[in-house]
Amino acid sequence: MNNNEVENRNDGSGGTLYAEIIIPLALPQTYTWLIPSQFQQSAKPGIRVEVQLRNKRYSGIIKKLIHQKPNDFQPKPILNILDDEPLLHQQQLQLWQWIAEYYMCSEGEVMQAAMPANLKLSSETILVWNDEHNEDFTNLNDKEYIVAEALSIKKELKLSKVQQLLDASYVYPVIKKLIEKDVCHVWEELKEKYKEKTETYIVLHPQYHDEEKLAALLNTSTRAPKQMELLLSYLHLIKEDGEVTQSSLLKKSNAAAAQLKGLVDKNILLAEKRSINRIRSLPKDIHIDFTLSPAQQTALNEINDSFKEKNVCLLHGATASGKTQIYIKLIEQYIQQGKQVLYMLPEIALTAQVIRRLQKHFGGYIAVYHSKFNANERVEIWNRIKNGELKVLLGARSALFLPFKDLGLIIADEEHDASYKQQDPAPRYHARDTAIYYASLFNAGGSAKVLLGSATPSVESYFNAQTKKYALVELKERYGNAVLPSIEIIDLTKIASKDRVPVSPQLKEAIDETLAQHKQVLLFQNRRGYTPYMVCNVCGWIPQCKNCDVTLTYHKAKNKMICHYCGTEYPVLYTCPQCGSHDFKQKNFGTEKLEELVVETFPAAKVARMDYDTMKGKNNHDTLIKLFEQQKINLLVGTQMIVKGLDFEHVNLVGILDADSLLYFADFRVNERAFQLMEQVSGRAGRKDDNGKVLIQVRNTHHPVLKFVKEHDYKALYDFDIQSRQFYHYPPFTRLIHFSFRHKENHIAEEAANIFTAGIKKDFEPYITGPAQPVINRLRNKYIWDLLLKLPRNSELINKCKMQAEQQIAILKFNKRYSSVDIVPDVDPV
DNA sequence: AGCACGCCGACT
DNA sequence: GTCGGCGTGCTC
Repeated sequence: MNNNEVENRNDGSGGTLYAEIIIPLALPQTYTWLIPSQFQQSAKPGIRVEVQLRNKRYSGIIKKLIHQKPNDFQPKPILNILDDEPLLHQQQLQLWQWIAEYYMCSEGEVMQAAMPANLKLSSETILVWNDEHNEDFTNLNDKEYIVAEALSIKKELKLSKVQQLLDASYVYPVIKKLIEKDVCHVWEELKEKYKEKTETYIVLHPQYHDEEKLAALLNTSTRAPKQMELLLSYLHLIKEDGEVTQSSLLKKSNAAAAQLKGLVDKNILLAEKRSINRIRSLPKDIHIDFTLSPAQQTALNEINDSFKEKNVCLLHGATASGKTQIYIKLIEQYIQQGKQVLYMLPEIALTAQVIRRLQKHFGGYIAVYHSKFNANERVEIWNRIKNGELKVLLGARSALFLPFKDLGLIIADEEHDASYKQQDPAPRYHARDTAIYYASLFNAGGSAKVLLGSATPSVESYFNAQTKKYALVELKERYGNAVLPSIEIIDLTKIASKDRVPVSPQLKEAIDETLAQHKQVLLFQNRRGYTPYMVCNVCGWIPQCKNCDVTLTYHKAKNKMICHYCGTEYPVLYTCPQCGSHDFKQKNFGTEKLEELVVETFPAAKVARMDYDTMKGKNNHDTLIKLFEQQKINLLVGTQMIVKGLDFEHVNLVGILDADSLLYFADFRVNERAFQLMEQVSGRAGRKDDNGKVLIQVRNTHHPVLKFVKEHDYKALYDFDIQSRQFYHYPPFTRLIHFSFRHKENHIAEEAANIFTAGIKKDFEPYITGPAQPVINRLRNKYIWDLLLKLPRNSELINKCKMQAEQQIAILKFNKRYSSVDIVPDVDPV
């Protein structure tokens, strides 16, 4: 059937229907397909359809139906409808559109991030042997022959198999020739990837539900005693459990599969395949086995009161003030109203410990969604959130995309955490800010509510609370008898040069003392690897990455120098390529060297390290935390990974090895970041009855942030920082949009950035900073030029700016000279 | 993201 | 001369 026939037939039946369809690819726009009449009944927004795009087939999502024929092209018909009902509710489609517009990306990119992999399908090319072809391969060349021979045996070959046979990724010319020579044809197969999990259940044939017949059966058959034994254990099991799976029956009766097969063959027992849930369901009970302290109860009441007037509330609670217990009480309320709750945490804080704790309280009401789940499990969670069966979802930022049906509350715990912002790839969304928009789409009861929680709120959120845009609830006292740790500053400049080692004498003494009391120690160093860089002691030459403008870090365990930006590994140099000297000096130290040093200095301690390099394995993180909890480790060295939301009961000492490295970043958020990091690390100390201690090693002892950390005074940090934010026109007083121009030729990237800037200068000149080369001006062989816009908080102006930016990008893409420049917009960058 | 087309260097 | 590398353009 060609397009004209489809159209003619549709014309007779009440107008032609088209649909705007989102494809899970980073395409710049959505495309329109025609809905043939046989599909018109079932085509609805949110339904997946099979469409052809060039040579491939994809599962796209209908964004909206259109009754008007596009005037500049002839849409192609969709090939199939893949779902009986929409895969998402209208709120999710609205959310996708908002993210695409706000964060300047395409809806395809949002879809890519939003949907579980097994709901996004793309076709696989399959070569099908042509039966009419006689096996005369004389007119084929070598490559064609290899494929044809394999095909004549297998009859079908996947594209990947062909690539494997020919040991090449580009195989289309060969396939084209084979088609021309009638050896085969190709077929694009779009396969559903999600598979239901089934389990075989054993049931008694209905005729034996009659007791007499069953008794007769048990009495007669003596010829197969083993089978009778098995039947008896089945009857016993079914009485106890209500239902019996094949595997449990065989296991409990100690019978062989053959005996069961005998009974099934005789039609006494029946084997039934049933689909089951992969996510094991605990009973749907709520167990709240604690009561809130008076301070917590007051906070909870204040939160509830604030939600009567405002949709967003910031809960500022000291570390270990028991925020989680407040969340749990709040979640309980929403479950009882029949509403759904999304509880977001930074990915790294989603440990087995936290999950177990929530499951203890909410059993089968709660599900978890994060990167460790496999593709099929994610689809099941998706569906059970969509139909409202699951009430509480604990997840990282991507959980925001789940198709909640009736969302009542979103909790964004550790709201200050930078990992709520997705960096790469697009959509570069901030999950905290997006959550606030998402909540507003559930307007059945006004709006869903958002609770932001942190011991060290982001300056932006605290500002919104100060200006009454959000409600603010403060929880000052630590839970139980816990006291905030005392903080001591160690002045590194006052240490004799012979003692200038990573662990100062004062810190060493404190560690010895703590270990002697059988308490635990955390040492924090924000650099991984062994030595951050090496220098030739003669000429000063420093090893650098070939692809990036970055010095290489030496990793001792691997005995390699590694670029921390692109990951390239280099052999260790013993000879300076510039002057031929063999004398290299290692500068600075990372966690790897610190660990080595600590093992030497404290031979009795059980030491472990937690950083990107040691946490690569799937369960390494959880395992290490467990070991630490059980005190099988008493000295833990790590990067900021050790900071995230863990209850370390027996930690009495925290050492921050090099605070200067935190205080001197060229970023307007340095103060905030340094405070958050130090305060959060400190929060690990002395969570229970003991009084914890934090030692901060630093050269610049007069940095104001240190004073705030010392006094645990968030408010002072905020007051200090908010002034400079205002003075230098940074958020929360402005909105930032960052554009990055990347190209392998430096001057091409520069020119593109300049043309773009000139294009928006007329209306936005006062807000433009740059374009300029960043400190690291080349990554992965591409030169970078950056442009920063600091726009007034005026949504009309911001939208106008985004529009003009899109226009300038289009102009650059249209110009051949600049069409290959990567232009990366980042709205609200962190 | 694919995938086709077209332009250029290095091989029989 | 041709094979095959990759840069460029397009997808309803």
